[in-house]
Amino acid sequence: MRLTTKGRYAVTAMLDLAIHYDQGPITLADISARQEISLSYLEQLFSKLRKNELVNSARGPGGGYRLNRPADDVAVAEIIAAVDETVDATRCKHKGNCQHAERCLTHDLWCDLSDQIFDFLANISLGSLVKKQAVQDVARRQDKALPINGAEIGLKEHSVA
Amino acid sequence: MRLTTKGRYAVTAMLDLAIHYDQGPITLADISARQEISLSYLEQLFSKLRKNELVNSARGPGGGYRLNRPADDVAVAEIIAAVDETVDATRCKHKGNCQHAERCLTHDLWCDLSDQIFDFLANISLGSLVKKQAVQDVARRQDKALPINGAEIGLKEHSVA
DNA sequence: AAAATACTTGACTAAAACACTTGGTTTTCT
DNA sequence: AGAAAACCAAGTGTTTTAGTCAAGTATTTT
Repeated sequence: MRLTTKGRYAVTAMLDLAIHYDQGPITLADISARQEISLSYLEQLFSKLRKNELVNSARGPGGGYRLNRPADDVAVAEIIAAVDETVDATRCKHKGNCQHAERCLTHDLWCDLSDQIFDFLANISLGSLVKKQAVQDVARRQDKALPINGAEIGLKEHSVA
Repeated sequence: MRLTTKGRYAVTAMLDLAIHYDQGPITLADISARQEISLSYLEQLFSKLRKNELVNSARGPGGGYRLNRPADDVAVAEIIAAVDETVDATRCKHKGNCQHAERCLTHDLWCDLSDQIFDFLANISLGSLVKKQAVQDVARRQDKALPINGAEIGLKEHSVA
């Protein structure tokens, strides 16, 4: 089983997108600054997220990324799967050929555990996370620390009128 | 989060011990043959298992390892912890200092997941695994493939009378 | 006492995975 | 035109994994 910063970063970035959904396309530079994830690493992750149709993108100035679906319809398990992390605790990928052609002594145990973990993450949506008070608190703290883009976006919106 | 062959091997070896409990001390050579785990790697693992008082050992010919407690009282979670694997999915080890001194956006999510995994593994004992039909089937297959030591132990027990 | 067997310890290592970095290209807005 | 952003492909240093190897210590049998 493997659940490392790659999967965590992907979920964090997607949550950042969900939280700032009303601000239009969000640039990776913004996410990088708020969540402290290397920009080029984010690019790699978002390439996969886009291929899995979890986000859509707009190029050029004013561009960025947006959720492709309502936050309530995006499960954490999907995000982790999209960046190629598996939540599988078996060595045989559920195939049951862990010892020669047969299953090893603990095959079923790891299968059960994997299923348990997957179910947990499949039943948590980005939307449900956004609604949590603790998440809102952290988001507010992060926005306070980096109010650069709120101002810029405000300017841009006024310039239309 | 990290759950690799180290933890899996440790649990598998302990389960082997539980299954062959009635045969007296089990040598690592036997476990190595049955479970196909390198002998010196097993030595490393059992060193830790012994320090955590999950097994006890007997030296000299006829020696080996035994469970230190009834199989029903040994949780899988303990075994994994004993070989230094953590089931913790957070980057901050539950401390909440994932972003500077504060918690990151997804801190609570990983905490909840970690707790879920831990609970699952803490509530599964070696004893409950031994009782499973699938485990018994695999064990019988393994014993059939390597009947060497059953014979030796039989001889030794007769020589006492 | 000697030999056989079993456990202990610590150093070492090849390969893989991780977490990026570098250096671009392309598209779009102003 | 120029800047801002997404997009893409390789490369890279570090850490972890999953062991191996070598030498030694302890115990029991004969």
